[in-house]
Amino acid sequence: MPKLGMEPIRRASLIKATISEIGAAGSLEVTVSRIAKRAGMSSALAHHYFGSKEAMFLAAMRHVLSLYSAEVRGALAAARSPGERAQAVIRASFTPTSFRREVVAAWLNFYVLAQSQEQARRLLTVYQRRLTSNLRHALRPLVGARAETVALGIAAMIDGVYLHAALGSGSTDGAAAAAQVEAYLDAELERAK
Amino acid sequence: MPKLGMEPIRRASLIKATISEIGAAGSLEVTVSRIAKRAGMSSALAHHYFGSKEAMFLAAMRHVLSLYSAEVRGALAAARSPGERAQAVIRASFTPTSFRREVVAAWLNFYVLAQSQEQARRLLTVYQRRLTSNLRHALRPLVGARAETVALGIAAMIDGVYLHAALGSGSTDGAAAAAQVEAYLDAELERAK
Amino acid sequence: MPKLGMEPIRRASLIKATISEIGAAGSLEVTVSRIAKRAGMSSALAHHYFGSKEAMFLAAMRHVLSLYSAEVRGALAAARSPGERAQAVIRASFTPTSFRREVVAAWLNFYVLAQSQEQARRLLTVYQRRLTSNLRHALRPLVGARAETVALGIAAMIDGVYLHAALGSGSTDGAAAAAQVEAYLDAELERAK
Amino acid sequence: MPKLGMEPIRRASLIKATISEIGAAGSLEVTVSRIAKRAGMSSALAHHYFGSKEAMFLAAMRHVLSLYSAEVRGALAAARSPGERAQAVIRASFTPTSFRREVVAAWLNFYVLAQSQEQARRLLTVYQRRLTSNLRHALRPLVGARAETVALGIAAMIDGVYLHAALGSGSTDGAAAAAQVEAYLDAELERAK
DNA sequence: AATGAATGAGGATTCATTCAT
DNA sequence: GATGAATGAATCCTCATTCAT
Repeated sequence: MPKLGMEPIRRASLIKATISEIGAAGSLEVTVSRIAKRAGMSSALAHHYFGSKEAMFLAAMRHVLSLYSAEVRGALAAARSPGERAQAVIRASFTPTSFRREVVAAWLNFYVLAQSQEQARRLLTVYQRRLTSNLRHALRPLVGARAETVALGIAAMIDGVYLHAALGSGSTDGAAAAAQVEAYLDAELERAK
Repeated sequence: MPKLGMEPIRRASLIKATISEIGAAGSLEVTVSRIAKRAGMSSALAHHYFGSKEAMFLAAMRHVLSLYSAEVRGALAAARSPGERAQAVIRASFTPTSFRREVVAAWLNFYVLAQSQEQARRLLTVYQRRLTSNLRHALRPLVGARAETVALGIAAMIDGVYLHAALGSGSTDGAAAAAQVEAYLDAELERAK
Repeated sequence: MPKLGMEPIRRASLIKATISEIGAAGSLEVTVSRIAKRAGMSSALAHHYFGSKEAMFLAAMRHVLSLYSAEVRGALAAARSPGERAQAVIRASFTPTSFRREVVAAWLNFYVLAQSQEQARRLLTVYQRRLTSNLRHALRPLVGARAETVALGIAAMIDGVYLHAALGSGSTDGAAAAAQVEAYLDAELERAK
Repeated sequence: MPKLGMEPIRRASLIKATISEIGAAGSLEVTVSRIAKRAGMSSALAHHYFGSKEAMFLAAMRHVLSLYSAEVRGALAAARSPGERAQAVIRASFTPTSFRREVVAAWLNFYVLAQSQEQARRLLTVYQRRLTSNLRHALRPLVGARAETVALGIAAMIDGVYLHAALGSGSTDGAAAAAQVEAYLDAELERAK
């Protein structure tokens, strides 16, 4: 029963299913058929909407990245001081929106995808640049010349915590993860005092 | 021109080729044929020696991990103080042995492999535990109760830097990478003084 | 030129081709590709419909066995006396439906398949039980307590004649084959008189 | 430690191993490597002795067939009357020499081999001819003109019992099997009286 | 819009067989 | 005599993708 305006719904279902499948498989070796089945449609239709498996992966990446960006933007908007801004970026990174087993696994795989897919690499690079930029701006008034180094360090630690979460079999505790990164931030702030 | 005692030679060639091939492809989707060809033999022989592609991947992982372990062990042996020990672990992580484009790419893919391969997960878990343990012991006399948090933070940052290096198109500058992580160590040490 | 509702047609083609191919090769070492080609399709499609070579073999077995069963059922329905019933079972076994070079060869191979395939073994066991049961019921009023032995003997002889037919290079003459088995039946009936 | 005069020992080991492997696998799809390993040598040596897998199969067949022939010859030599001679052939067929699970399974597979291997077919044909001939000669004085039919019937039943034994999961009881076939013989003798 | 039908391309794995030692 | 080394050729099976309906 084909309906009008199904396209956005179908696409969203497919994107969600893509992330779930990648998360479940723990790798990009998921078939279009499985994704389509999870999304409740035929693989032919999935191709109709996205053209290729690659395009589906990219769309899923964009989705994950944009959710994360929105989270960060929201947190930054509520921050009232440089210190809060830095904290906001860190905490937004470990919100259940992104810091969920499934998404973490997908995230890791997107890094892998970026190894061979120029567009994926670009997407990830943009996200990283934005993240570091946000951190740098927040840190400048706090640690001065060390801002660059600290921003890069925090960015690296965030991704490292994701990596470890992907490996860990324990629950992904966002608060603990955030605290872990904030420890670095605190150390630098303390030192700068 | 068959010779005797080829097994260790062939296995070593295959392991090296596996790492190179994964590094070049940026993913685990490399064929046994390609690996074998790069190692100068038929895919049948590769199977003869390893039994399966999976086993080859695992052997390659073990190789990378053991090279890294040796590097760390060596660096620790030369350290004369807790501070030097912590520094040794960090610097050993960014030695050209492990911190080379090819190996970094393989490393990332081993994390992916660990998502679906129990043995790979175990291997990686062991490596992480050892790394954190080394850091904790070195840090305890320096930062006391904060040792656990700082050890985990540094471990995460090390892997995060690897992740970023895997993405980066620039050269993988080990010294800069190590300095990046040492910045966190220094901040904590300063604070603890 | 894809059409709808091809599945039953394709499956039937494949089953037929499987039997032919096994018959022609005289062994189960036939490739899915050859079977598929004979059935006029790609091997991928064959896998699509049956999932595996094993499943195709099993389906072919079921087909042969069910054709045979139908033949026996039909013959039994027309029989008017115990004697005719016993005769019916024997003659139905050598009708061109089953007693054709190709099918005889496949039959033999299904016995081999049953050595390593539990489901195949079950299929064959069921067929044998049914055959013996039919014979026993028909024989009871005729030879009394000897019914069991005679039923088993006739069943064995039927399969033995098949085996010899599989070997023979001569034509498979159903009437002669049936007569051969009926000789035993007659001897027992004569004796029981 | 190569020794002189090893050839016949090696060959015998290989033949025995071939039969065992075929019996264990329930099919001809056994590898030369497995056979060689069971015989305690390398597959290369197996090839050295037999030249090919096919030749090994043939040798195994000849071995089985000649053991059986010897058994029949021995039994016939001890028989004192036509009746005893017919009985001897039947009983010799179900002696543990041939009527063992392993050998029965191999036997069945030799019939399959005969479908595609001219030499195997010839071997089996010769054995059948000899068997029928023995039976015919023994039966002539007992059932006159019916000798041909009865001989063929008994021969078929013998092979049929083997076939059923190959399928059966129960123990292969030689005495019961022989009795089964003798039932037919008895019926014909009774009738001829 | 939606899907069943269909396939080409490819990949892991197995194996009989050969050969140098 | 004996074997480890080595491979070409197969074979099953999977999958992204296309197409007619």
